[in-house]
Amino acid sequence: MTDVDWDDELVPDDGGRTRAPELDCPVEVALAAISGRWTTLVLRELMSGPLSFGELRDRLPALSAKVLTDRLRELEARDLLERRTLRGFPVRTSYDLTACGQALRPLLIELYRTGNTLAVLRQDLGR
Amino acid sequence: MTDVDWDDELVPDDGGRTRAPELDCPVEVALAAISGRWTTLVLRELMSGPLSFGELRDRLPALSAKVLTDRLRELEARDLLERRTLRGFPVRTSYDLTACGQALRPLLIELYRTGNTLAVLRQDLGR
DNA sequence: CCGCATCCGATTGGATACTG
DNA sequence: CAGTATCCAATCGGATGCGG
Repeated sequence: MTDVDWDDELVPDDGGRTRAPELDCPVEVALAAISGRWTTLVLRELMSGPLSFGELRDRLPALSAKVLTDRLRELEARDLLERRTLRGFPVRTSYDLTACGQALRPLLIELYRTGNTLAVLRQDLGR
Repeated sequence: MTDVDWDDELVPDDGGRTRAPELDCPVEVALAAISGRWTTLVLRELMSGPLSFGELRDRLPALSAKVLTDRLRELEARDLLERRTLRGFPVRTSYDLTACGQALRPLLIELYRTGNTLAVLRQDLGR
């Protein structure tokens, strides 16, 4: 019995030859990085430079403090951003994307492009 | 008070100027298309041509019938694939990506590429 | 100002057993 | 062969209120 015929474009090397969602598959790594509601929006805001907790809240007013904290901690744990507590009173905190975090920029652009393409194609279908 | 300074690369037009996860934002449209565990794997399998329910189960043995059905129905509802029931006994069903579904190929490739990049960058950090 | 603690309803993924 | 029907534990997102 021959094995599956892999598509070289979709699965260029062994890392993607999985039959289940393995944590070390590159696709799962990327999905994990942007997973969770609001995450891509937080990333978008930080792409142009570091922001404080309050500045992020100002830019995303409907995002609760709890969920924002969750997202920031997740991104920090994945080495996508760095948290810096600046001394003074009141306390200020700076969130800054790492090189890893900046590496997500092309993916965000591709998400936008793909979403637009889907919208256009669906329009052509009459929905 | 001036408004936010949008990054033209990340947010090329009004569709992305959102302060919350709106359903019609292109990024959210694309995220919705690939959302849910196993979804990218199902898409990967279908990218090279139509498959039956059983063929999908063979290729993704750890995926339960329920979740597979869920994913297929979701993708169908989003016009990403077409379901065709072929007469005969036993019944055969064919799942085939639409033009919309095929439009996700570049995104899957970008997910893979980005995931690999993250892995390499983290390796350089010693983790 | 920057969070954390708690609670809670809703959604999710998976296991198991059954049907046209 | 191709699903459906239940059930269930775990996770998630959001609201509210408190603390350093």
